[in-house]
Amino acid sequence: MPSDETERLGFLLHDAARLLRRAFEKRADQHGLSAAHWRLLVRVFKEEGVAQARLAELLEIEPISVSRLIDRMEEAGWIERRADPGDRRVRTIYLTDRSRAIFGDMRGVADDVYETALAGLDADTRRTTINGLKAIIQNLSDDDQKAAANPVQKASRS
Amino acid sequence: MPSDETERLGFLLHDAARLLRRAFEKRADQHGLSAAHWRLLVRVFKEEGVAQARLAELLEIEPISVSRLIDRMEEAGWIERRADPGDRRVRTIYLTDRSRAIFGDMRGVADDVYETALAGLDADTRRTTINGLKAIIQNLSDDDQKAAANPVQKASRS
DNA sequence: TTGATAACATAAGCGCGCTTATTATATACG
DNA sequence: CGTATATAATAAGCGCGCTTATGTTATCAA
Repeated sequence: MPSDETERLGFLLHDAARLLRRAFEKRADQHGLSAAHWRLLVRVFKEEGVAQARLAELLEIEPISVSRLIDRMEEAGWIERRADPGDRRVRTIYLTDRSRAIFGDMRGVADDVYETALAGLDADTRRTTINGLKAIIQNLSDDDQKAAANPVQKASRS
Repeated sequence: MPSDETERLGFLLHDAARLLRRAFEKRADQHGLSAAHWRLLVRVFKEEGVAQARLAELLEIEPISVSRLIDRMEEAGWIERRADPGDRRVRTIYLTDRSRAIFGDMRGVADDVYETALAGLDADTRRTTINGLKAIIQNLSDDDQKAAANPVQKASRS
């Protein structure tokens, strides 16, 4: 039980995430790439031609937020939208030469920032911290699903 | 070295922070209180009559962001601005009866969310994860200062 | 085949952070 | 004293998330 309110989990997670984003963007600024851009780019890199709706699932953000983000990224020349030949509702997303060219650099920037963040921690502490974060994500995702699955009462068999 | 880009520190921290905020706000919605409101309220609770500029320092956000946040919180009746008798530039911040009344409840909500997030982790893992977060914050704050202290070259003596 | 429902993308407008710029007041120096 | 500089708060406008609402296209059932 922490004596200081501001040293509790919520404050720590919020601050750590904010500082890491800030450190990343300071170094990525030379390329004009934001953290949100990078998160999306990583997904498209792994699965080029992915549909926007699928990106929304992967990034766990709302489809409208993906739409807006892609507007800006397309304008900046990071990605391009293409029609899906099999479904006229769908827009598929592809990298541009520009984003392909900087991908390696950006991964290096990310590595550098992570190393700065974890400086002075031994391998064991790093692993435990990473696993702790994964557990938190798992727990809260479960919590989310549970809440969504219980509008009032669960109806499993009809 | 993680094989999956999306299991690296930046993604994990971002996701964990976002999910925790979401879980908090889902439970705090009954009171109409956001996570940002709560963070500010905690500071004012510990130091009532604090000036906006000081709050910006404590929260590590920009004074203009504090100003806007306080606009909304004052409108919602969570806090009130008062003039500083000794300095007419300064606005000091006070809790309202309303926020005093729900403070205990909200602390309970926060406890509940933290417990959900850390479910299944033993005390040792929790401690290590918390300390890992503190170290990350420390490292990145140092990084920040170092960068700020080196505009081009340090001039220490005139 | 038609008519209802579902799924994809986007529009409008808001919260909460930001950068940059402005106004009012204090303070320090000549 | 008066002028320059620093500090407190705020304004304007943007990024990136959200909720709620709309139009278009697919799909499923009658």
